[in-house]
Amino acid sequence: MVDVARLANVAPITVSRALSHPSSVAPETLDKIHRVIKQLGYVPNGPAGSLKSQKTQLIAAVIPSINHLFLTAMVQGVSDFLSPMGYHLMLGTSGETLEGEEAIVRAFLSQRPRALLLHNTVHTAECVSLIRASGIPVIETGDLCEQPLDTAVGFSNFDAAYTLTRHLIDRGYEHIACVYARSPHNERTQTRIKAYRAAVNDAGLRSGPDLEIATDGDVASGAVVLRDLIDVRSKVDAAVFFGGNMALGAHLECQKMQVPIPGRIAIVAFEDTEIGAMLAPAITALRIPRYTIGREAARVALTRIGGGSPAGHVDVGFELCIRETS
Amino acid sequence: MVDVARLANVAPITVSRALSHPSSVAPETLDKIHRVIKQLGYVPNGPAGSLKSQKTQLIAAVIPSINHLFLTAMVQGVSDFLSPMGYHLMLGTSGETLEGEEAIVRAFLSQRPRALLLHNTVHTAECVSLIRASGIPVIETGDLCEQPLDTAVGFSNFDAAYTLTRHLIDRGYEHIACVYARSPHNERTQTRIKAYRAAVNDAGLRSGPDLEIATDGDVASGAVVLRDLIDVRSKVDAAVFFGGNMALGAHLECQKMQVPIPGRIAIVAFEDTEIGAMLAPAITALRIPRYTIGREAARVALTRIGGGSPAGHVDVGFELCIRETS
DNA sequence: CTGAAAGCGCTTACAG
DNA sequence: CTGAAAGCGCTTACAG
Repeated sequence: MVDVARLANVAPITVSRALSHPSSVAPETLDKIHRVIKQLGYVPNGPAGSLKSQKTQLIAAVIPSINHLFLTAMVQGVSDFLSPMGYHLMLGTSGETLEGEEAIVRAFLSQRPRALLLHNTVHTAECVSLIRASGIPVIETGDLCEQPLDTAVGFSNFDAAYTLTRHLIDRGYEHIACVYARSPHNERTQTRIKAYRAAVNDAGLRSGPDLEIATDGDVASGAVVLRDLIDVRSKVDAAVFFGGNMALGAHLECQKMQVPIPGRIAIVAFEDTEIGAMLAPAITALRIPRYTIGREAARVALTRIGGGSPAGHVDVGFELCIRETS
Repeated sequence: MVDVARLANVAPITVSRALSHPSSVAPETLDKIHRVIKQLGYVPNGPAGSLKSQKTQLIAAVIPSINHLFLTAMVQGVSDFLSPMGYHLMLGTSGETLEGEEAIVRAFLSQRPRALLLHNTVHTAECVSLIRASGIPVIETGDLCEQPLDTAVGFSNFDAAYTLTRHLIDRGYEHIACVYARSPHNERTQTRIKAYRAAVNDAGLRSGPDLEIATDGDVASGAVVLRDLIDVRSKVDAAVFFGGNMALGAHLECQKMQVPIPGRIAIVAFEDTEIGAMLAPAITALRIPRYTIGREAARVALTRIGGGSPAGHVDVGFELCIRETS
């Protein structure tokens, strides 16, 4: 910047202004400075500027895993909103554990991000106090929890899972199983299971451990579970899959076993997938506006940075897409 | 840091050393400092430290889109390798255009990342000169190009596409179409198409514009293309899909139309998917070690930061998984 | 093993 | 509209 200033015959502070508040610099001066910048290939040192202003251009986001289409749709929304506003996304994963989250939050906070996005609503006490001490806004996107640290953006996992289960009940199914991806620290899954139980019990139907099946979240696991439902737990006439990929595996297994859907067993998935909608029969699922969650989370974050007050929560809702498997 | 130093009765520089080079500090001093740090909830200011040392902890990665399972598997590999080493991932998207890449690279460079990962091997001249001027290592992961800026990590798109096409030829198919996602600036797709043509021509078969079909990359597009191949270009007896999701759509459409695979038409996909492998018949596809590409790219980046010389290129290879659709 | 001084490249706050 | 001075919170380089 000193070099630019010298060549442009101005003080360094004028170069700084030309970059940050161009309207306060005379047009000819601005022009001269920009020419010199181009000529020299000058790229401002962001961290140096941040030091005095105490304002970085970083937004930190922590998600359970990057390798997951539903999460990355959300991250895309975050990124698309932030980039044009001059902010940069720092992305990390918690590995789906509270300790992992705390570790990455601690590491990220030392970079002084302007806001923190967490796809999780349960945190270690230490993590909470770190965040509180940092003073930056936090947006939680995993679930619309009762008491967000600051602002929650998303949908209600309870309402969504209740709606999905209730749909099966309304269609007259009486022995409804729920299948979920094993993940001890995933509060969102726990919430969905509670909603499933509530819906079943509210309707006077039976719930029980034999109707709640933990497995891995992949396509192959869904296939294995489906076979078990047909061969062993043969009273089950409907299954709700809390994780879209498992439902795909169950669907494919039904075709292989020539088990009619929904004649022999109905299938519904928590998350809609392009493939699930194209299979025959097409899978009934919840459409969740993941991209919107990311975009709105980023929008709320920038509003909070700009001095806006916490929104409490922003509900993007969900939509039940009734198709052919129920 | 000054507060910590005062409470611990040491000079600030000793606190700095306790954090950065603990082995050069007396154990009792270290202990005392760590107690005060905990008591005060002190979190070091990373950007401030970076200013004097000229060393941030940031690694920047630019990918075409975040919302893509094949890319995010790679990013997961990058992230998993970087985090334990104390580096942070700054992630951005180019939107699949060279101008978008240049813009995000420029913005990222102002944050002074230690290395740059680009999932692309073609750049604007301005982008190249920006990168060169920055002096940081660049790892290109899109393709094993001839002349990487620094080091390329990945596989040869040409070899992979040639192998896939050659496989159909070896099986005796004679009218082979190729289907690709329209994306004018995607050099990787162009390379794959060239390889397809080379394989077909090398075998004395016919290539031509009527056998090369541009479409969108999603499942639905694959279905539309498949119907066109059966109804209109009815001589075609095999199709190679440069994009895994399109092949899934084509497969599902065959089932709906009761078109036998590979009896009436063979299908192969460039990228393997869990679903594709489970469909009946299972889709022949290339297994590409995406996660490994990310991990190795991160490893090479840190090696280069540490003073290692450019590796030229690191070939992770690919594997043809012959299944039932060919 | 510990410390005093200087400085990284910007921006703030004040002055004109 | 422009500038001189001070300082953000660390680390380097030197000294002991």
